Amino acid sequence: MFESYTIKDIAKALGLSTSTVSRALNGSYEIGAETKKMVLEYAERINYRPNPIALSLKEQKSHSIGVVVCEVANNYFSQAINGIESIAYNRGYHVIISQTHESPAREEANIQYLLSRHVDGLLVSLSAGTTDTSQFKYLHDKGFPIVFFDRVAADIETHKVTANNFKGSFDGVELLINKGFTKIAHLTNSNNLLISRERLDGYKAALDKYSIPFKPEYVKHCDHGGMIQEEVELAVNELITMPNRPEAIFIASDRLTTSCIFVLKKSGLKVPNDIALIGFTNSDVAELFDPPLTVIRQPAFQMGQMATEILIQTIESKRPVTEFVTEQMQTEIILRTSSNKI
Amino acid sequence: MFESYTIKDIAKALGLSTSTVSRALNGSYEIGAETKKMVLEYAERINYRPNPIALSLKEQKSHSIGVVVCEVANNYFSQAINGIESIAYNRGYHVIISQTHESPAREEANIQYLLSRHVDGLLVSLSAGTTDTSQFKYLHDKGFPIVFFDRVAADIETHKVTANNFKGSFDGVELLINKGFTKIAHLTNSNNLLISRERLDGYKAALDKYSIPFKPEYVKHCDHGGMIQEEVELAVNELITMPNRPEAIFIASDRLTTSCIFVLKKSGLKVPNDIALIGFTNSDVAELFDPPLTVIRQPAFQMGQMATEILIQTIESKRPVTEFVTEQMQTEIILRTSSNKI
DNA sequence: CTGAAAGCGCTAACAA
DNA sequence: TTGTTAGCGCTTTCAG
Repeated sequence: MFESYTIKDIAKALGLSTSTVSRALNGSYEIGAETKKMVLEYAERINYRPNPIALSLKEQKSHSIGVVVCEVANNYFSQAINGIESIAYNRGYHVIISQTHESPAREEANIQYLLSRHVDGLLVSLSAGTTDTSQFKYLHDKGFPIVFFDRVAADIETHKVTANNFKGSFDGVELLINKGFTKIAHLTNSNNLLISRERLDGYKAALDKYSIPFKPEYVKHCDHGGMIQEEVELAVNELITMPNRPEAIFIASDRLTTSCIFVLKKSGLKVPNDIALIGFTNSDVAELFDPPLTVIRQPAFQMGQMATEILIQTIESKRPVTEFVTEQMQTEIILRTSSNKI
Repeated sequence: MFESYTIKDIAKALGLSTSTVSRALNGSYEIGAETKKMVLEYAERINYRPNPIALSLKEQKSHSIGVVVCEVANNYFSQAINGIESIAYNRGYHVIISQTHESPAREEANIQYLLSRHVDGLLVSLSAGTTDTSQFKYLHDKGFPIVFFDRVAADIETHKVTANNFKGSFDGVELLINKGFTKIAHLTNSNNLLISRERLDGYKAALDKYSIPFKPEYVKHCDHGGMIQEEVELAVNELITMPNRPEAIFIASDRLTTSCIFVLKKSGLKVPNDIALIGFTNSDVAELFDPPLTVIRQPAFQMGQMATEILIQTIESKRPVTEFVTEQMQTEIILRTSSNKI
């Protein structure tokens, strides 16, 4: 156990009461200038640090925020968490991270855990399996601060930070079309997720703009978002063994993108010669891939920061918050060779 | 603010005293069976959760552990953190992560922050810039629980969890030698780090075994561990523009490995035709690189778990711990094409 | 077997 | 301007 000084130690050493010390430390004005100086100097000298736990107990605030994501070892989320930490740290909050591994049951358990930890607010990106958001609705109705980011709940009116999924998707598919592809498949995450539906809409809209008929059999959902390799393998293999095989695949999720490349590699198909590729991913090494991967990138770090800003503002708001913002940030498309038409 | 039930609510509702309720909840035996049952049932019904903050204040324990790493967005560390979280979570601890970005000043500030947060112990992987470990020595001497992992302090006798860096390195270099290379350069992290020195020793030992003379000019240190791209660029360019250019590079750090490939790609040299490569990295996508990368992989997740186990054991030990363990785990070498002799 | 009361570190209302 | 005191939620002596 590591001892540290308390306000009481200071009071005793200086022959003051604890409240006087407290006031001096907190810069209250109803205090003698020299008393204050004396206290501050002494506190400085012994390197006094207030006990955040005592403060929390007093204020009924834990100064911690809970983060719920599917997986930390995911380019997008690790970057988002970086953004979250950067803001939280500066504002005196610490973050407790929990992972759902795309399971609604774990999601619920994690929320319970975080609440039992008395977090002051929640930063949530839904699991791919979540269909029932009543848990969040309940909390939100009770006035508990929640900000959704990336994978938001469609049916709850609260703060949301998302990327412009429709446009990101539209741009990606349009790029493939402009390269000369018309047989474009779409590999995506669970339809439970709003982002999947938005990206599917973007895909359809781009096809539509160029009068390319939409083929439902070209769309494959992986309900576990690339976590289960077999699922991806099945989906991709269905795609590449079709009689009318697609010439390009547009992939709508970070994890799926790398998983898909693994499957293609295993199948022996060459990218982009046999099949072209473009995918959502925040990988920093997509350029080093064989071939370098054309990607749609989300501003993960900034999204994390933004969501955290909004959450802390909500937590610290004096009056109950009734106006909810939705921030939409732009994606970026990085052209490399995987999307080339040979 | 999100209200939740307290022991007082239960006491009032049941017409008991708070101490009785407390005893019932904690399974104390000096309590009436039916009183106990009544309390437990009621607590269950209202979904009572003890307030961890109050507990912390009482026990003088925060139930949190501080983690100090250079960077979260690093394959090795993100996996290690995963391991850390997995254990901590189950044992009722939460983790506060802080990043040094390889700067000793930030490292010191982070430690101060974590201490002010009253963490119960520290999991530390030193920054590349750290030369002065007196801060840790001081804490350790005071009996504060610290476990170093991966980048350990050579001069402090405390718990340590490392990979077998010497052997990992030796095996990697030996592999290159067996492929037929003799002109093998070594790109590595700051010499401040014990892991760098151990890996350098492994490199030398392998050369020595095959009677290949050691050339100091073949060893390049990047003191910021690949964080500063220019530094890596400089080092790699020096290597590839030497009169007697090396035919292979052995890279001793995760971040440096990818950075180095970026530089080589930019330079136009082909791997492995012009220069072969083998590197320490925990990337999950090294197989997708062009060419697929031969890697030395550390058991990051397990190292994180192990370090956390040891730390929590130390924290919860009744008597002061005076025996310190050093756990050494084995690396794994994964052979792919980047190390081929053409 | 149960209750009253003190105390963990801190702040703030109230007194002086 | 400073001190006294109560209280945040909980555990734990000490009495009863």
